[in-house]
Amino acid sequence: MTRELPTSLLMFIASRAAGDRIFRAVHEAGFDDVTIAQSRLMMGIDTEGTRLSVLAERAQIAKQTATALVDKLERAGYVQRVPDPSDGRARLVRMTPRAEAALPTARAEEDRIEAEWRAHLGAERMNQLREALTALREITDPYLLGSQ
Amino acid sequence: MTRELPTSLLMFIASRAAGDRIFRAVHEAGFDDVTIAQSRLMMGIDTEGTRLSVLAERAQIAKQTATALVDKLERAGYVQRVPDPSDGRARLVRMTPRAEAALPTARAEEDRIEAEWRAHLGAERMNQLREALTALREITDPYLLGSQ
DNA sequence: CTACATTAGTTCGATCATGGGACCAGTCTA
DNA sequence: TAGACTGGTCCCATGATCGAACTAATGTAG
Repeated sequence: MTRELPTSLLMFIASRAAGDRIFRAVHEAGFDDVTIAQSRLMMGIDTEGTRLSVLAERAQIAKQTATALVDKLERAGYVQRVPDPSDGRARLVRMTPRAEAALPTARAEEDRIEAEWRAHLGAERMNQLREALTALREITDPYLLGSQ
Repeated sequence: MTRELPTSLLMFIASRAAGDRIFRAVHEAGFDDVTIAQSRLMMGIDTEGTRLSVLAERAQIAKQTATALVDKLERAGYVQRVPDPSDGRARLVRMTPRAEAALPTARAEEDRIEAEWRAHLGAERMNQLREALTALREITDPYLLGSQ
């Protein structure tokens, strides 16, 4: 008699599979010098640029870790640090054209996964799934929770 | 205009929140010398004991990584290696009483999360969610996929 | 306007996680 | 029995992670 798998573990399985695929697709497109931790950090960068401390908060890591990741991303030419005009202490982390060039690949793979899942579940169940997951963010997303 | 969050990311958010909570609960119960990677590995151990290579496969890590994790878990008294009677090369990784003592805490927190989610979504949507996630395993779970 | 507290970011140093490559000792097979 | 295969380990290099302490800029109370 096996214990039922927790819902969170079911989510982990699927999200990990998706993450791996996106990561592999980006690698195969030639951007093979980014790691998962680095790309997760990059996902938090807005188009105008984002402060390091905000990136750390979004990725749920310490500032020192974010510093180290940005260092490597900068050396690899994916991001650059520019002064923040509104605060002399701060700097904004911005994507370079190289990082922007990688985005379409990632998005395309995301879309492909999304389509496969929809095909497997059917439109109805897929919509219910997304709807339930979105509702769950209200009590699980630290970013949403922090800003309310 | 923001792009809709991918379904896999929605799953990541919730599963990460749950994982963090379970991890913290176990820590606060006194088992504060286990790391996340180590506990993920432990989750793959069956009651009779499990081979290291199987654990590595389940956790999707290399054998060397599993060796290192088991080393630490063994030193901390959570697991032990016993010879595998059916194969002289192999050894079985088994949980010690200490690890078993931590299980109820983890399960209790899991159940609590599960209950909170059910309360937030309602029974109907929660069931649909679990059902959809379970169906998705058919195309995303490397363990299921490998054994078919 | 000055002194003190706060904040953004960095550096140092320690520990854990991870996997490539090489290796040994059992096991299986032709 | 020889050679292929498999389970596991060791060595080693790299990445990720964070506590603690620090610098520089900003904000604030008096």
